[in-house]
Amino acid sequence: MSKPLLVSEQQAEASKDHRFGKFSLDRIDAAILRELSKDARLPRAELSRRVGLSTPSVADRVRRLEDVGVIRGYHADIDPACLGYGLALLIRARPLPGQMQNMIEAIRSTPQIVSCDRVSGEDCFVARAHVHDVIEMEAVIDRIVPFGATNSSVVQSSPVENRIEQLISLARK
Amino acid sequence: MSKPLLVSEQQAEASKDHRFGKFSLDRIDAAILRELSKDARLPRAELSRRVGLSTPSVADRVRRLEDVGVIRGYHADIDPACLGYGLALLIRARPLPGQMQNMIEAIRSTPQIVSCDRVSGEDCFVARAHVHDVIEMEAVIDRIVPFGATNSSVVQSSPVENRIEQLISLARK
DNA sequence: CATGAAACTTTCTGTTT
DNA sequence: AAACAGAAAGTTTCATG
Repeated sequence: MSKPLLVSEQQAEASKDHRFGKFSLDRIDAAILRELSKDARLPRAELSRRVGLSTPSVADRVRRLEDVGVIRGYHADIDPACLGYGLALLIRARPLPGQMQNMIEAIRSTPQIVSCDRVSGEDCFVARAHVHDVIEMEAVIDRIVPFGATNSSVVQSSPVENRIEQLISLARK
Repeated sequence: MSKPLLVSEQQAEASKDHRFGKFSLDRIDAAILRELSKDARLPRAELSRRVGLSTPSVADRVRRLEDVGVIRGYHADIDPACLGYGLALLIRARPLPGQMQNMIEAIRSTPQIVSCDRVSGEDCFVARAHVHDVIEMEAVIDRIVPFGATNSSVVQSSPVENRIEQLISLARK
């Protein structure tokens, strides 16, 4: 049978669920992250009620989460369709030999491309673009085409959308 | 030479840059969207200074943008790497005949998958997942595999990240 | 759309455990 | 070191013009 824990050890055990390199997250931090990922403008007062802590304590924790980089920022979620962008595209691209930098430059300088990942495997890049119509779709693709092979798809629906809060409960280490 | 505009016509001309189905956006709305997509927690007072309007007017406009759906919400941007998720994946998947619904269900019920688009063309789905290690990577892929062909890539870097504010200036109609 | 007053929230200070 | 309570500063909201 194991030796009983001191009160301070019990508290440490209960509060520090996860340890990372420079910081640790407990279940209250997790609750804060869940709430703020759902609503970034939630007032500190209401947030403190939900996580069961005083307002200054919650404010301190949020500041710390920002400082260590867990919270990278707060962004309004804009609907491109409401701005007239009727088509969302996924563009996979593979640069020709020696055209890697030119392709990256073409992708970066195309404002309709809102995100792009470089990935392992056959396709080098997977980019997401929003365009008003097929005319603009062609114009976007034609900016990439000179530098390699591309494969464009139109987004028909999104079965899962922006669900990062699911990760918070699963976090470990 | 064209007939001079009435004051009311001039104002309409100057303020209604874009017309959509049910609403119109002028350059001040665009400026508000740009600011809030960069920082959702920007105080209305500071926002009103930046767009050159009084605080109540800006508050009204923001409320309207929320009501018509241009602003879908406000979210904290959480860094999965800081939660211990060392690997980001893009998983392309194509269901076997008759397995479409099962594959959608498998994707929806996998919490490591944070977003998924159904697209035209050869691959039906493109999903994004965050996992702690290759063990968890295999577990995620194995949830999809029974229902079709998959092609997984590891995200190595992201040349373009979350750049939706670029769309605001280009919006038209 | 702007001004000014009231209500609320955030932040700061000091204090406690 | 972390959390709390109260006071001060700022912001949002609501009335009115």
